[in-house]
Amino acid sequence: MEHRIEKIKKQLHSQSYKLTPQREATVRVLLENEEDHLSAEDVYLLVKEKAPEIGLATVYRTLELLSELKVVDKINFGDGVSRFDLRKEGATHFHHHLVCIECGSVAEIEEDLLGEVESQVENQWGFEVKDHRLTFHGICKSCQKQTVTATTTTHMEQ
Amino acid sequence: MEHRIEKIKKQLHSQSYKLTPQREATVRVLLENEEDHLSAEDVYLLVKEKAPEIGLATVYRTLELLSELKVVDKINFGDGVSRFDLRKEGATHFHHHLVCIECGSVAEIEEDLLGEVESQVENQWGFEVKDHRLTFHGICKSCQKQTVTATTTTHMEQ
DNA sequence: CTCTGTGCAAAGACTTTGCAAAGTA
DNA sequence: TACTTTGCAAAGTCTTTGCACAGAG
Repeated sequence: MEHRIEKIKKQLHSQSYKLTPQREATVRVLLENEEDHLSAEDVYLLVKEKAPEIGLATVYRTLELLSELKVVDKINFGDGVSRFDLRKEGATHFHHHLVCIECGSVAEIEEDLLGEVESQVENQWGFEVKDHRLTFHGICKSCQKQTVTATTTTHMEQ
Repeated sequence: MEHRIEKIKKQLHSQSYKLTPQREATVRVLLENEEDHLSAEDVYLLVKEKAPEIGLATVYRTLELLSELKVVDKINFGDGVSRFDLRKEGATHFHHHLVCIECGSVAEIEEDLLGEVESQVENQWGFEVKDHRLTFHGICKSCQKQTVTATTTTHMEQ
């Protein structure tokens, strides 16, 4: 944890940015909620617990800065809110997501999965792949169990 | 073209919706710009040429309706605007996109590519895949040619 | 006549920007 | 001092909603 903060601090410094208390608090929230795909608002509320005087604009600015530095990835599951996801240590590619259309849960897949597909795209379409976004929509394990007996009709948008 | 309008008309009727002139104009714009990934605003401006009296709200409502009927897919390339993409005839899966980070162009891939990956997700994670979104970010063919000699530094956000 | 659909304007949600004040090297 | 960062409030952008009116069956 401290080690990852240090690393981010160095990344900031290397571009002449500072790791201010507000930025550090923001990064800590992201580290403590790595699995959660927080929206800017979510981050703001959590950061406020550590640093009550922080402004929402600062959180937005910090998240944007971290995006530029590729410390976090900005993602969008189609609900009109940007979400922010910390890059894993040493991750070479952007991880994938499984969004459950029943309960809205979001799981992550770290495995690459796309290696072959990417070379196919490069060879067949002449497109030089730099990054990707892959999201599966479907029914998660626990909702499958429930749906066997129940006749749920709850759905999520998009 | 007329045949596809007819089909959509039937789909609407089957759910007790009508294909009003405004809705038809909207569908026609989508059909005529199938490759273009139009935003709601784009669609609005184009529909206005055919039906100047239409309101922006109607376009939004129509696009949402068409999304629900799965006539169009709502996508988001991370620029804060929803874009709308007509489903291809008989398409069983959502097609993929190649977004060029130099020039912003968006190309489509109709090939499935993910069949194997999906079964892997189903088997290994117990997640029942219903749909997917796959977007590659990178450099398109024509930008690659240019960048060989030029030292372009133009970038697109996210 | 009844119910659906429309246009307009207003409201809403999310995000960005301007600016003076505060902090840092 | 010179430069970066912050908080607040205001403005911006995209989208949805409320409502009276028009239209189809």
